[in-house]
Amino acid sequence: MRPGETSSTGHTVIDRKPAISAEERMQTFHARLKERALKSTGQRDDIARVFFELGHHISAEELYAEVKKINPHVGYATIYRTLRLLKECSLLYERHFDEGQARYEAVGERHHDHFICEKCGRIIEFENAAIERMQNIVARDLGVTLTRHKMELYGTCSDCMAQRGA
Amino acid sequence: MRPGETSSTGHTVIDRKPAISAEERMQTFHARLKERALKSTGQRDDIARVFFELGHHISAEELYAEVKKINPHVGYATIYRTLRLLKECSLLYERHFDEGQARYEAVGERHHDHFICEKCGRIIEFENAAIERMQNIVARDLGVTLTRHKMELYGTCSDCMAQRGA
DNA sequence: TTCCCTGCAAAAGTTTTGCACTACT
DNA sequence: AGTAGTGCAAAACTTTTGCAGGGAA
Repeated sequence: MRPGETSSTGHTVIDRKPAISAEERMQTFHARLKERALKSTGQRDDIARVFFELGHHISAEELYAEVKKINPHVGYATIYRTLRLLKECSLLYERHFDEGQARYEAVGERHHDHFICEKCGRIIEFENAAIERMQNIVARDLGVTLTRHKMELYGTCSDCMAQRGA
Repeated sequence: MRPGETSSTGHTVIDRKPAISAEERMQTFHARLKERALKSTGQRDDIARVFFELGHHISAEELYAEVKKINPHVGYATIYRTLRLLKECSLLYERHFDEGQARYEAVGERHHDHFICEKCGRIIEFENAAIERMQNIVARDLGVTLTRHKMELYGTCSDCMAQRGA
């Protein structure tokens, strides 16, 4: 099954492509800064653009390395401060998979969950409406109000399974 | 709904009580140590007993404070080393909720998931067979093999909602 | 008697913060 | 000009490790 396809069950959607371009996200970022009377700076633009262009599930360390390539003067503190700012602007999510460090992901239109390959580290995003519905039923059974939820599957991806067989 | 009860959907089981006593767990611990030719020590016993008696979702910091009460001489390093040992003996799980620190939980008979109250920090365990089944279907759709999975719901528990209303 | 275990302190890894300086608006 | 932003280094926080001494088998 390829990205975007639907499975035989009609429920699981895999690695849906983002509908928003990096350029659009940058414009939103600038608008949010203006709303808050915060400043647009070269560093913030460099960091945000690299983040939006590189895509999902990047760590602060990886982002730092990438930003250094186009602006070697940027410090780690600014990376973290800009990540926090983007989070406060509702432009990124901070994820904590089972590693020491956080990973960051641009906010998209839809909720999705993650599969993480324990062999190669590959992360697959998927949506499954049935699971979303079940989570709401559980919340009702628990008598609680949900603000967010997370589901993570860990295991071996098809590539790594093929490799192991080879 | 009270702990152990089943919901109207017949699926969600909440805060099932552990069927294994702390004393039984200690015996298992000693057996596992013997198998591995590792030593039984006063510190290990103190830490393991406090852990098994205090129950689930304790942090290393909390465990350290509790163990200090009955054995003030114990160091942080021994806490962490014993937690690692208990994990290697398959006697505890290490969980990483959305906090800086890990939380530890005695291994039980059944898989369950967690709801975490963002107001008071309360953690509710629940089982839902339908969600378990859906996870396996998603894994099949993704073409991956699962080793483990995690589902966490975050929100406000009923107590905190009542309090807010009051 | 052997060598595993322990405590202490230091190190490691990630993220945050204090401070003087820089640069947006 | 005024204030928010930046880089650097140091601190904070959780967890791990080196080492010398102590204790279980």
